[in-house]
Amino acid sequence: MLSEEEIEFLEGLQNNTLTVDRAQDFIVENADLRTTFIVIEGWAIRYSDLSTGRRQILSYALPGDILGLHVNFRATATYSASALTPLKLAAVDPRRVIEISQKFPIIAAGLSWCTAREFAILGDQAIRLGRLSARQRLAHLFLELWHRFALIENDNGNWVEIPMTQRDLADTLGMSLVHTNRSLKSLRDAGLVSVSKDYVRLNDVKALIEMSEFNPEHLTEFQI
Amino acid sequence: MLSEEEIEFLEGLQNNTLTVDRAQDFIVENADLRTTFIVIEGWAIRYSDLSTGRRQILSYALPGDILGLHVNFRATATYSASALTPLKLAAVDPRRVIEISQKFPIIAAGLSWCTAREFAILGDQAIRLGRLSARQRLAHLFLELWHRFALIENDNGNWVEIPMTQRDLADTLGMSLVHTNRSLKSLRDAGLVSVSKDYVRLNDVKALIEMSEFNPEHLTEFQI
DNA sequence: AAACCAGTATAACATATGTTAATCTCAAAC
DNA sequence: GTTTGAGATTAACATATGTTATACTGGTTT
Repeated sequence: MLSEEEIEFLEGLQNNTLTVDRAQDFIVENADLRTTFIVIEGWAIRYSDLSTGRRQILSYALPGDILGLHVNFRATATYSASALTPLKLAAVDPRRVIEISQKFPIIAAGLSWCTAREFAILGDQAIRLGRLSARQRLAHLFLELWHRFALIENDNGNWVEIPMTQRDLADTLGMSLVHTNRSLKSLRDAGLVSVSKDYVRLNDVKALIEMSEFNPEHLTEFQI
Repeated sequence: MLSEEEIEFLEGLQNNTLTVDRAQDFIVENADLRTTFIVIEGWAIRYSDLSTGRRQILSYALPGDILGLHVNFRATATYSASALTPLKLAAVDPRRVIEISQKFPIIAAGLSWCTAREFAILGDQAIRLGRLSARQRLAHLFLELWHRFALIENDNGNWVEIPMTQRDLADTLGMSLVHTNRSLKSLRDAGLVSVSKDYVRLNDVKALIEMSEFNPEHLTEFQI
């Protein structure tokens, strides 16, 4: 779909890669940010710390996702980001992003699509936090991740990788650790999901979509 | 700051304006969206409807704010938008947005800043919904609106315009109508805010910032 | 001026979720 | 092969928030 020249430029972006250890921050809220990051391998979280160890995870970044796309050449980060798993990133100068998207309209459209998508994902997060019950939040998040993986993997069956701890899940879904555990058990007991180390199996996707009011339309593939 | 030519183009965008009555939708979730809207006058809300009349308001759009900035020429809206007050909008073809931002790098940087800001505002909304108590949510939202108005008005004193009903506030903050009323009373009783029709007075901004863990850094002015 | 209606206010009660604390599991470290 | 510690599980209890219902307020319609 892309021309050779376009692909060459995109690959050129990956010249400057770095690895980040698990639990290590690579974007720090309120600090200077002059870099755009593309996730190549692993999971990252965007989050914000509140007082006394309280934390809100805002979103997950998976391979192919971009962090800091709208950094001008000087900006202050409005969130922190850290590696949930060992992470491989490409670090790109935001001026190069602009330059490339001006040269290649299709890439520009792709970036625009990325932005709209990230926006939709964060909107879904607000819906979860604002209007869903604990069980619904869990189901809704699993469905989001399952749909997102469906777009970057060949066949993921009914399994979703869940590398985060229940503490992380709780901080994502705005609930306590104990209640997260309770609600997860309740989903298990209802037969809706099966849980094993680092994976969750969605036993009845249709029922999960129904009970959590998930809208798959928010996560569709890029098309121009 | 901008050249004459730049200003001329920006004003050209306002050729195609429209007015929207209170409570009327102009973007409908899951429907086709081919237009970018700039708010010229009034308030809009972005929201999503759930089953049985439940609703989550995602954000407020004030004069100068842009909706649907990252619509490619064909897209499906992932949220609805409607007029909270009588509204005046500029409707812009997203292709023109791209064209103009390619011609004028400063405008492109401004749009990029708009996007980052909208993102930060939605992140703050997630923090409110996920990790703040009812009283904190109210205070935090008032502070957000107060700071945003401070950037577009000369002097707004300690007053914030609040054209929304308590039903709207409840749907913004993910709480019930009754509890919204209760918590608002509690803020009043504590002397932190004074409420009169369509306005709230922030009696002690510093205390409100402290008690709601508001971060003013997320809402700074555009600078290049 | 009576009737109406959207919005606000308050009370009484129900429940989902938070808190504290104790135990259990299992893989990594020594 | 013990020890250790992070993570998961469960119980008992506390509380913030939701629900239902009723009344109040003030502007608009007739």
